[in-house]
Formats: sequence, C-alpha cells, structure tokens
Amino acid sequence: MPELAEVEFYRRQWDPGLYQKVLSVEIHAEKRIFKGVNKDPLVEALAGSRLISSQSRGKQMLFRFSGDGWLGIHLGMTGQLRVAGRGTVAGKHDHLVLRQERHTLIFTDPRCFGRVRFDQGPEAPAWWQRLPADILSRRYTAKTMETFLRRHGALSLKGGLLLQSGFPGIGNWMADEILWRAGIHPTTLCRSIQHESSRRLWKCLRFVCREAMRRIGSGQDDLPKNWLFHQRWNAKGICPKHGLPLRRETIAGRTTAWCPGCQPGAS
DNA sequence: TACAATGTTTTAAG
DNA sequence: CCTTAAAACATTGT
Repeated sequence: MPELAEVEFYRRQWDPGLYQKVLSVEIHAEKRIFKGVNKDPLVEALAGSRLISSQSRGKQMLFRFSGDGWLGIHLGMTGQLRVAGRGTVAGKHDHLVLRQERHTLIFTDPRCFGRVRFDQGPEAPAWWQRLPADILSRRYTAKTMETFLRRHGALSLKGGLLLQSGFPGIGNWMADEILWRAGIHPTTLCRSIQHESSRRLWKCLRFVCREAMRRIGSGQDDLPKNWLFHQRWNAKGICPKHGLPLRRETIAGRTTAWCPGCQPGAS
C-alpha cells in the first residue's frame, strides 16, 4: 500500500520497540528482499543492540540501532511493518523478525518487491544522505519541481510524478490525486506545462502531501470523502466534483484515473 | 482463466 | 552519459 504517508504510518508501527533490546533476529535470507545485503553482519549486529530511532523520507525508511547499525527498509508494493506480542510465530511472508523482550517487530511482504539494506557506521549511510529533499521541506521549492520537469520534458506528467528522484514519496494514487486537483490531463508532457498550471501543480502537490501526512493513520484517520482516492479504485468511480464517470487508462505503465471534465486534454 | 495490483530495477533503444 | 518505454520481478485476489 505504501506511498508517502502510508510509509510514515508503517514506520511508526515499530515505535513500541524503541529503546529496547533486540534479543534475536530471524530472516528469510534467500528472498530477493535481501538481495545485495550482507546478511551475517545484519543478524550479528542487530542481535543484542537497541532500536534507537527511525525516520522516513519519501518511500524510504531508516532504523537506527545501537552499535552503529542502520537498517533501511523499502516496502515495495505490498510490504508492511507491524508489531506483535512476544513469542509470536512468524508467518510465511514475515521476512524479517526482530524479537524483543515484550514485542516482535515484523517486516512482512507477500510480493517481495520490498527491500532491506544494512549499513554500519557512526553516521547514516551514504544512500540515505543522498536522497532528494522531502517535498514538504523548505528545500523543495517550485523551482526544484520546474527544473526537474524540464529535464524530463518528453515524459508525461503522470510518468514524471512517479519518479522518486523528483517526487519522493509520490505513487500511483497520489499522482492521480494531484493531477486531478490541478486540473491537468495525465498525458500532458512535462515540458509543455505553462507557468500558471505549473504553479497550480506545485500547490496541489504540497497540499496532497501535507493533508495525507496529517490524516493518514491519525486515529480519526481517513482522507476526506471528496478526494479522488475513494473513487479511483473501482471501475464505476465518479469525479467527486462533477459526478462524471472517471476515465481510466494505462499511462506511464500504471492504471491512471482522471476526470475528463476537470482534466481536459488529449485522448 | 486471465488480468490487475498504492513499485522499483533491468534491459534496450533513441 | 542521459532519457524513455517496456518487460521483469512474486504473489494474491477478483
């Protein structure tokens, strides 16, 4: 499920295990989740260490452990983090299990599109430090976005929004939500966006990110009823503004939903 | 049955 | 080297 705010939601699921010692580590080392990872150091370093803190940036998460251990997790399409009671028996798709005195911290992923990384050192690993600026941070400006769109001018806006190097954390539903709000057709080329709609795009980008972060997993939860989010999944979805049936087509390799009324344009 | 699923990565080509 | 499109990946559910 995980885009920006859902990733942050899953990161928090391991909070009950903060400051507590990891007694043992179980992994499905043969799964592609662990491709390129030094598994022995991971298991050896984490067993006996304490979970100190965690962060999320876009779709990436980083968990810091005592003893200079850094566990990176990407949830892919179907990954989830959860906490269970002590002694919980790991299920078939529970690929990483950290056992503590009182809790069991679990990374589960049926489709195995997720990724685990492990680094050791006094500072956060280089790949983490090189991640692009968060969309909601000060460093991410309208200019940041415009420069990126210019570089990918031949790509559809839908395709551009899905690139993590320019829109970290945006995924399929958020991209559609943003374009719908901005009133821009998803096949519009990144290079052809004019100043006014670029401005609108930037505002909608930030709005959707901010609201999603604020509301998803907040307890009172749930996105407002008038978001495209609630309509885009089923074939009979309608535009929350007009009530018009949504169009759906594969754009940039992903199923895309849009309102022909709000988002006029080609096809 | 066949296809689609909230995502990258690899491969190929321009 | 850079950008883009399409296939590949693994599993489940409709």
